[in-house]
Amino acid sequence: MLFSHACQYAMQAVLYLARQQSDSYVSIKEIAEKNNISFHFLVKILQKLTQQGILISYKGPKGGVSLAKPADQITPLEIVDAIDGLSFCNMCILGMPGCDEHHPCDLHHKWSRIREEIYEMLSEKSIAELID
Amino acid sequence: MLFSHACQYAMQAVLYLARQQSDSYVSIKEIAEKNNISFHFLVKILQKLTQQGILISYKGPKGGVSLAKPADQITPLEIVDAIDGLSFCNMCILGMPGCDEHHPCDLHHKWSRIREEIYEMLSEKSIAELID
DNA sequence: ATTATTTAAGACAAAAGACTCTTAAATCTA
DNA sequence: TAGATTTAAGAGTCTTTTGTCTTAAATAAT
Repeated sequence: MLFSHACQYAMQAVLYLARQQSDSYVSIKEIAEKNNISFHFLVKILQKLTQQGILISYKGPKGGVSLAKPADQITPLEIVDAIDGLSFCNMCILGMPGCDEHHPCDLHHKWSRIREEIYEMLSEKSIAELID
Repeated sequence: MLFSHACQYAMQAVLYLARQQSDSYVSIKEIAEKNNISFHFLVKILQKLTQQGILISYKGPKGGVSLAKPADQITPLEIVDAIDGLSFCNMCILGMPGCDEHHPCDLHHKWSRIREEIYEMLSEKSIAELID
């Protein structure tokens, strides 16, 4: 699996938020229920996104979370970075310790190209473009 | 991370075996030391490959493991299948429950193409071709 | 036969990932 | 002000992955 469950949930939540019409806060409970995600687990994940400046949160009744910036200025890459980190960008697919451009493993070049495509998939389109 | 550590170790071990000139058995201890893999852990992993018919093993002094068939008849895909399984081939990258060709998630099509390239990377070249 | 070497098998432990629960703090409504 | 709602924070649990250890079985060499 490329991304952790936490990371997948984070992306689902942000896509859900971006699909909401109004700019008001959406409760994490609603996001969890509509996306079949464990509520308490999602709370922790979205806290990270809030700390990273991707979401803003508000306590109390009518509180919840919302996107910290317009959906056309957020990419999935930011979310992956916030939750899983971007280490997949420079990790050898065979886990070879010294593998790099100068000492490539047997799958290095092929994997490099695929890795770039994954990076592209995560960065070429904003959340706003993805939900169209 | 796309593949588990166990799966990465398995591929490293098979590539190491394929690089050996002679057809005699190579001890798991040697494979572990030369590839910086925990010996006991590697034993368990290679046992699986033996059970799957990818390796053959022999006990006692001068024993060890060797490829069960010529290296040009083994692909990395078989090894991944034996250790991690091939579920990545039909898993939604966002973990969306109902995601498929008819109900695609927002990254589905892009990910489908990348997934096919990963499949190709693992199946187009045999272990023998990879070590050239 | 005895001993050393090597895989087989399974129990065990440590770490990480995936949740769960409780208490506190903020804020709205009445 | 009191009560209800919602996020914040952190401890706790369960499962999977990773790694270790021990004992048994096979086999070669002496």
